[in-house]
Formats: sequence, C-alpha cells, structure tokens
Amino acid sequence: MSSFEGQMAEYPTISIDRFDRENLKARAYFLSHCHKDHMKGLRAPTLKRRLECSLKVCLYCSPVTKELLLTSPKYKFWEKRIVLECVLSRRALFKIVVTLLPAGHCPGSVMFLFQGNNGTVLYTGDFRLAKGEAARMELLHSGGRVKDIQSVYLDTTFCDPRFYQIPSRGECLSGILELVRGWITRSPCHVVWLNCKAAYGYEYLFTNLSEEFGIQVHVDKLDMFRNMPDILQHLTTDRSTQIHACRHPKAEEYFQWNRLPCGITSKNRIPLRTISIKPSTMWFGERTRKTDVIVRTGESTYRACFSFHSSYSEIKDFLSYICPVNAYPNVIPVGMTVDKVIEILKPLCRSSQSTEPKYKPLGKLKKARTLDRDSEEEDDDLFDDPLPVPLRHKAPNQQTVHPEVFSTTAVSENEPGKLRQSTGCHKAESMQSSLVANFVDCEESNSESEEELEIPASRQEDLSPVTPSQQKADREVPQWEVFFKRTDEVTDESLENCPSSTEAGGSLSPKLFSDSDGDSTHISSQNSSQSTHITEQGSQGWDSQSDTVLLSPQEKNGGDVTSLNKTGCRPRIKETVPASHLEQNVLCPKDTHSDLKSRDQDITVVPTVGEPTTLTGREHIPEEKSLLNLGTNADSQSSSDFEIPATPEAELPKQEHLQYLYEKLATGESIVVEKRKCSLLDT
DNA sequence: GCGATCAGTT
DNA sequence: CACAACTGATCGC
Repeated sequence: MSSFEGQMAEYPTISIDRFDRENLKARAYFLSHCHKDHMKGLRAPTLKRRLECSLKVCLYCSPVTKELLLTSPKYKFWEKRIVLECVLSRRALFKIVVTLLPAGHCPGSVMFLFQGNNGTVLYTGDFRLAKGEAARMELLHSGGRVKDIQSVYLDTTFCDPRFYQIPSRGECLSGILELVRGWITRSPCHVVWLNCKAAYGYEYLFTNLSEEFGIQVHVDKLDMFRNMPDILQHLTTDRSTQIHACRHPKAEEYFQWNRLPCGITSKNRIPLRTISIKPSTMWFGERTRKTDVIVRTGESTYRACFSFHSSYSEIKDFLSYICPVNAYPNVIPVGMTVDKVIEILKPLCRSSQSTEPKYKPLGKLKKARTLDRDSEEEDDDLFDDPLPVPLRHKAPNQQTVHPEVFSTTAVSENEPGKLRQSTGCHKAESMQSSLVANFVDCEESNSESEEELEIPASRQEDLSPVTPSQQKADREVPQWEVFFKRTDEVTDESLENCPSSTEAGGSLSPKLFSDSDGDSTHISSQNSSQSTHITEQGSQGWDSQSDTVLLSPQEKNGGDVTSLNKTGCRPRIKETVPASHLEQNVLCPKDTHSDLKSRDQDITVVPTVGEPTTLTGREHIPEEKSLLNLGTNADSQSSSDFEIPATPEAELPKQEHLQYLYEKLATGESIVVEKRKCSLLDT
C-alpha cells in the first residue's frame, strides 16, 4: 500500500495520487491509475470545493484512467477538469514537461516523468515492468541514453529479497490458459471462476482467455469499458459462458456449493462442474525454491500467479538502469523499514557510483534541489541532459526515435487499445507509443480572468482549435491505436536486451519442481505449449487431479512467447517503436500563473487542448521546434491567470500588478512576493 | 447522514 | 505471504 504522501520534493506544488491534507493546496493533480488507494481525497467535498474556486486546477492522467474514473458518478465533477497531456508551465522560463510512460500495473496506469527547472523526476506510481523494459522506453531516453534523472519515487511493494522473482506475465498467463483449457474443454458444463478482486488489472487476463478460447468472460459490470472496444468485446454480462469473473460477497460460500457468484448452477439442466482460480502473487526467493505458477489448493480450487507489481529483481533492474541521484520508496513492504528499503535502493543510485554525494534519505521532501538557474533559463537547456549520466545506451532496437525529437507523452501500455494491449499485456507495455505533443510555449497569459473562467469547462470541447475529429475522439471513443503502436516481432537481439526473457530459464528462474505446499499440486511443464493438462476425470476429485495440474514457470520460454504472441499479447518487444509512432502531445500553456513566490516551485498548469491523435503526424519535430510550435492551440488553451482563491480573504491581483509580475518573470528577476495575494498558491 | 479511520476478511 | 476492496464498528462534524 502506497505511503507516498502526494508531493515530491522537487515540485511541491503538484500532487500525485493523493488529494487530501497538504495536497489540497496543489496547483495541479496527477493520478497514475484508478485504484482506490491512489485516489484518497479525490472525491472529498473539500477538494471539490477547491476545484470550484480554482478554475485552473486540473487533473492529469492517461485517457484510460480518465475513462475509468468518470464511469463513477462520484467523480463526474472532475470531467471538465481532466487533461490528458500536459506541460505544466509558467511561461517560458519555468515549465515542467510531463511525460506519461507505461507502468504495466493496470489499465491506464502510467508513470509520470517531470522535467523542469528543479530537475527531472520520475514518479512510478505502481508499476510492473519486466527486466529490460525501461531500456526500451523511448521517452525515457534522450540523445541515445537514459535521461538524467534526479529522483525517482518508486513503487517498492516487493522491494524485499524475499520477493526476488515473480514469474513473468507471460508465464503466468500461459499457466492459467492451460489450466483453463484443460477444464473447459471437457464439456460445456465445465466452467471456471476467476476469483478476482474488484480491481482493474485483470483485464489482460480476461481478454487473453477470451481470445484464446473464443469465449467471453462474464463480469458484473462492463460499463467502464464501454469506450474500450478491445476490452469490451471480450466481456459479457450473459451468465451462460464457461469463464466467469463475476463477484458476490458470498462468492466463496456459493462456490462451495457449485454455485457461481452470479447464481447459476447449471446449464441446460445439467449441473455445472466448477473450478476456481484465484490470482495471487507467488514469488521465488533468491535461493529458495520456487513454486509453480499454478498451485492447487483444494479439490477444485487453484491459485494462479499474478502480480501487479515488479519483483525485487525487476525493481533493481529498473532502478539501476535509471540510475537516479535519489530514490524514494513509495511503499514499505510489510516487515521492512524505511531504512532497510533505502539500503537496498541506495547502491543502485548514482551517488553510490560516483562521487556526487547526492543521496538523501527519505523524509521531508522539503527542499527542492538547488539549481543553477542560469543554466536552466534557456529553454534549450531545459531538456538536455546536462550531466553526463553513466552511458547506458538504450536497447539498440529501440532507437527509432530521433534523439532530438521531443516527445512528451506516452501512453501506458495498459491503455486499452487494441485489446490485448490495453489489458496490460506485455506487448503494449513494452512498446511505447508515445504521443508527441507540440510544445506550446506560454508566453503571455491572457489576463482576462472572466474569459478564463469559462475555459476549464469548455476548453476541451468548445474552444479547442483541435480538429473536430480530435475533439470527438476525446469526448467519445478514445483512439487507442494512437497510443499503442505495437512493435514488431521479437528478435534475437531483443532477447539479448531482455534479460528477463533470457533469464527465465537461467539461474533466476525457479526450478520447476514443485515443493510447494504439501497439499497443493502442480504440474510442471517445460514449456507452455505442452504444459499441463488436466486429467480428464475427476474434475471434482481432488485426488485424481492432484498430480496433474502443476504449471510452473516455463524454463524455456520459447513456448511462452509463442503462445503469447498468438494471443496477441505478450511478445517481448524488443523492437522499437518507429519514430513515426511517437506522438507528441504537448500542451500549451498559455497561461501564466502568478505565483510569485517561489519560483522554483511555481508551476502553472496548462491544459492542453490538443488531442493526442491529431498530433501523430508530427513525429519528428525537433525539440526546439516543438517548443516554438505553439500557436495552434494557444487560444483554446488559455487559462486564467489567477485562480479564484479558495480562501475568503484572498484577493485577486490587479491587472497592473500582474503586468509587473509578468515582466519580472520574463526577465528572470526575483519578485517580492506579497503573500496575501497568493496564499493559496504558497506551498 | 456522511466521511474518515481502523480492524478484519477475502 | 501480499494485493486491492469491501464490510462493519467507531468517532466526529
């Protein structure tokens, strides 16, 4: 469970995944994915009120997250305040470019990469990325190497040697596919119940099962996927299917009596034969034994390995590749302490590999790192990698994008795009489709607050200069294809770059024998293709099957990859994403905010109008150009210069005063802050 | 009555 | 195991 408080030391005026307490003062909000524990305070009356008073405050998230969030009436009030791409900026001098990177955690999940005056910072949200995947993310690179990242706020859920390895998604998926295949092919009355928690994240499992067997999965609700056809087509509310993922408070009890959560017990008057599969995280310690990806836990109950989070070794691979100066854990695993986690992370950070003593323990993330402002005043410098980062080149195959291309936004792999991808299949993950946005510089803001007041609500739909189709896409069906371009086939090279796949059969891979719990049974299969199959008889007979169903992670993954590819989902993408696939989304800020106070931390959020889809054509825009490529959306994006203070005593700055402030800002001069006027903005 | 918190359950 | 959610009890506004 994330214990991240919502703010990052470098950019304290924005809040991520937390919307209560101190975060109520944030200038901009970010939501990495739609799990409740990352939405604390998001629907609280206090925040709602703040939103009503501060028209510039917006929420930034991926298109899928927006879609999922707005499905609930409780969050409808956010509708007009959600921005899908972004550049937070405060005029040309202070801007924060935010890049969304696929997180592989659940549909719509993303990591946020902030690049601005206080350094480049990565907030991972919850993530699951296989080894080598960071190296394949174009947007994490610049000039052929990984960006110089100051700090990483990391999902350390399994950052404990105890969770050394967790079978890959592909391994887990193929284990489940075989288990299901062995059951449902027996007769139309043999059904499986996927005992999933009511969270987003299992979609890729559903879509793959549906794809593989041509059977839709029964779920209680599918309204949230109404605009995600690639997921929707694999789900149904018709109970007469052999694969169920429906739920009920007394589901387990029902199951005991051969009754599914949705209530059905028979088909054509023939009693159903059911087995339950409970996705659970199973891991392999560094030197301990492994378990199988499928473990039988009872007569007709199984546990299947499934993890939304990276394992210890995946976290280490990711962090060591990024090699930030600082790494802060977002989660303290049970039984661990902050210090212990930091001890693990520290050696993977730059400070331990260079002489720069930059590591800061987790704690008050108060001080922004000091920057040499002069060096960052130039826009051009802002996005460069001024500090030589250990030369770690990204995986060769990925080089599709020109280094100079400035892409800002990528979509998460999970974004339901094409079915499989959307669900978080590997494919999508590894690939990166990125959105290249145009960078609009925020020159002057229009200071007409009246006018601006209307912007938040109408901006995206009415004022946007975006093409109609774009707007339409935005409002209606997300154009997932745009976000997910799949890469091509897996290549040998890619394998090289993909330790995880190659190592699957190596030392890290679990042994196939199962020594798991005494009563559990497992079938070890050498490769997915032949893996297990369930014995014919005893469907209900626990004994009869006990020696049949063990699926273990495949040592060889040839089969694994193959089967996944077949379903369209999980190929390792080694490949690169053609530059053409990058989209740029940038936003343009037209507005300026007047936070006079701490300029380093001041941030103005400017929502962008542009629809990602429209931007696809501009793939190779050099950064420089993209920065200048403003005009188009500027008008529609203008936002107010001020927010309406939430605090009663706050007053609106006068026009003349603003003018003065703008001039100061433009020249980089320091400004004497009059706190009274920006109390809300102070941090 | 609603929301936040916490303990317990799955 | 841990996750993400849900339920119920309690407390406060």
